[in-house]
Amino acid sequence: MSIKYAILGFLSWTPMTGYDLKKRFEESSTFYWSGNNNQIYKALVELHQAGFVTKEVQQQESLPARKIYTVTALGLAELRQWLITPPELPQRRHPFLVQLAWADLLTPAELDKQLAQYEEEVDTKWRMLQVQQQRATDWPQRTERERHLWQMISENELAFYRGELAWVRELRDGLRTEKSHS
Amino acid sequence: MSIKYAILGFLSWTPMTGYDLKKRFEESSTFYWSGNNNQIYKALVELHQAGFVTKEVQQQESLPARKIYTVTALGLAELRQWLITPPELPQRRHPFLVQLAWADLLTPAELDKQLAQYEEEVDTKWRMLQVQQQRATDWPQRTERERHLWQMISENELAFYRGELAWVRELRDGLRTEKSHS
DNA sequence: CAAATCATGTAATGTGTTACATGATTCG
DNA sequence: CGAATCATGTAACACATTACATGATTTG
Repeated sequence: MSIKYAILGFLSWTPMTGYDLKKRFEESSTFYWSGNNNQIYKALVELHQAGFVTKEVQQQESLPARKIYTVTALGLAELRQWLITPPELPQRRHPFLVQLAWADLLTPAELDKQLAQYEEEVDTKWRMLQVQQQRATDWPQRTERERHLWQMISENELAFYRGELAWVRELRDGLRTEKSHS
Repeated sequence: MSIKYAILGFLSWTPMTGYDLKKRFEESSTFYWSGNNNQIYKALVELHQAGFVTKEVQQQESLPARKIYTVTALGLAELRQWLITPPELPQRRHPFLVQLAWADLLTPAELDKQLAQYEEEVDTKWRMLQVQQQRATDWPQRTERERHLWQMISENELAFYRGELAWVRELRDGLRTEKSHS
């Protein structure tokens, strides 16, 4: 999917500038784009050309003009249309599994060092997510159902990292046991 | 990471052609690249220029010449070097979660249809993986430890889809219950 | 007889990241 | 007084996918 629908989604809450959107993308890992200017500002231009958003320019002295984008009826229709397109399976890009695939070239100590570091990083990420999602709770959820959906989105992410943590621990245990057997 | 290390990894098992590699990438979801020519053939040229592989050309009548690539000592060293670089966290690109984020714009029926379809797709994918991984077992694992690692890589992937399945079922249940309460 | 397999490669396009550029104002 | 915030944008590059192109041989 392209970033455009995520932008339309945010604008369906309230009008925003590119800069506002950038911050939203940065704080959230659900909206997995890195929050880089290039994509956001380009997408906004295209959404505007397509008539999915309107633009209001606010001049400021000594700062670039703020450009406030508002979603149009057409844009909302486009968003709704996308919402009922068939769900995509998540992309799994898991470079660490690729490393593991050839990790038999490593000594047991080197391998366990990698695993320990992965465990550490997953754990850190999991803790960070919990904090971030506390904060994200005060985003303007409109209905009880929306609040519930957002909570389940959080839960999906947390569960993923919990799963990785359990998996890597099991793997380390397994390797220790095997070694002692041989 | 780039596809180059995955290629070096495969070549560390046995010399192969681009076409062989293409099939490997296609059958496996761990090696998440789509198995498209463009990347593989380009990467092979670069690996060759860098001295990480050697190339043996076998002429065939009425078919393009087979180019058999073999990893060099330098290439193996490069691979080993990469294996001990710090593990990356997996990228999570989960467009369905983005759809859900704005799914309050849908009717309950539309939303449940999307969820049902996602459940279906995850389930199908999970079953397919199980079959594929039966087949992949006869790849040339060299040691007991390597066999164990590959099994845990499989387990990581299966566990992921099991997790998604449990999650989406819980979400559907939750939405049903909420509706009946209001 | 149509489709898959073998085997190479190119072209076009889409998606995504990092770094660069400007420059005033506010906060620690 | 250095760093962060506000606010726009461009340039260069990396990574990925789909489709195009060729053309003989084997399989169902």
